[in-house]
Amino acid sequence: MVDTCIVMPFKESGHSHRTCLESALSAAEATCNERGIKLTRLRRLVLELVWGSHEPVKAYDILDKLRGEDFSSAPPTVYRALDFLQAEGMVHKIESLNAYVGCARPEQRHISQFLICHSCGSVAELDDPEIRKLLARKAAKLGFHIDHEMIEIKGMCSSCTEEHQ
Amino acid sequence: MVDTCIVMPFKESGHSHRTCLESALSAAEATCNERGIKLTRLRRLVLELVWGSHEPVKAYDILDKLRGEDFSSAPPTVYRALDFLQAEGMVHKIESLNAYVGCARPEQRHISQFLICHSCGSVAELDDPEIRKLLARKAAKLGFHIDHEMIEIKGMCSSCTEEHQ
DNA sequence: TTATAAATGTTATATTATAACATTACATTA
DNA sequence: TAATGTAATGTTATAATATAACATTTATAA
Repeated sequence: MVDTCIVMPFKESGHSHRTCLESALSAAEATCNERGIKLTRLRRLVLELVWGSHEPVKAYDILDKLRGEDFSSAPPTVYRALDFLQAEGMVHKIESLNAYVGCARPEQRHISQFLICHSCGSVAELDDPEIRKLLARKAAKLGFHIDHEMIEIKGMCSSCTEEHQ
Repeated sequence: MVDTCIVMPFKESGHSHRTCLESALSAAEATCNERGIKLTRLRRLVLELVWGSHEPVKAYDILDKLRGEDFSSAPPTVYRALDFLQAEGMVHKIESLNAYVGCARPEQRHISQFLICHSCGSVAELDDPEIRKLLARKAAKLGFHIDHEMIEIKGMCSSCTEEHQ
């Protein structure tokens, strides 16, 4: 059995989101230090807001939450921070939702497969080598050279399935 | 070797787009007849405009092209037609581009995997059972029940790869 | 300390999409 | 065929998402 790598599982019942958030922030700090780039106060704040939940967060919702803080709440403020965070692997964009989720493992570049529960809205992230290899093989057969993969799978997570019988 | 189903290949060199378009339109007609729904003049026109090329087409570009015709060129006109065509499997939306491509096989519901060449902009569509099964297996292992899959793979197609050495 | 680059602010606008209600076309059947 | 209901389209307004372009501030390096 090949290792299915679960980068971020669906939120479990005993989940301490405070711990989860703190560990994401320290992973981001560490990664920035290692790369010689800066997690400025704005970027850190945006990252915290993205990590507010395990559900994808919209750019303009982040913007609204910036209003309380002493930052400009004009769109470029948040889009620039999101661009930085995306480029450094600290958040991922869910294209089918125009929304953003935090990534627990920015230090290690990876390919993501997202599972999105349209009942509770939460998202799990996989980095499954079997999926990656199969897609690479299929693409290669057509002479196609892959740069970037977007895999977003919508459905119902196990706990929502149980609730709805 | 399992059958990789290529719903739409990358445009080949001898490609007759006229034939390609005509066959797409008759497939759409046939499918509508079978389903007892109507391919109105507007819907047919939008479908033709989407099939103008093998590159994804933007809603507002379609709208511009409607200006010459005797239809309203307000956004709802094109979005409604696109919604209908999507619901009936005659076009697919490429989420990562906010753009639409025609589907050659509307009569048969399927799951798509898109390969998108960011050099020439053209798109190929697969419906690969191995990919489908692998994702289903991976999801099932997490107790996740799949409703819809979005798979969009960006890279360089074989002919562009050759051109760029 | 000054020059430079990086980050953020600001203003304006582009792009993508939908809501809500009005009108027209089409199909059914009394 | 007139009346009725439904589907399709028109119309107006606006929401939601994102970027361009230039100004200012902050951090860094020389």
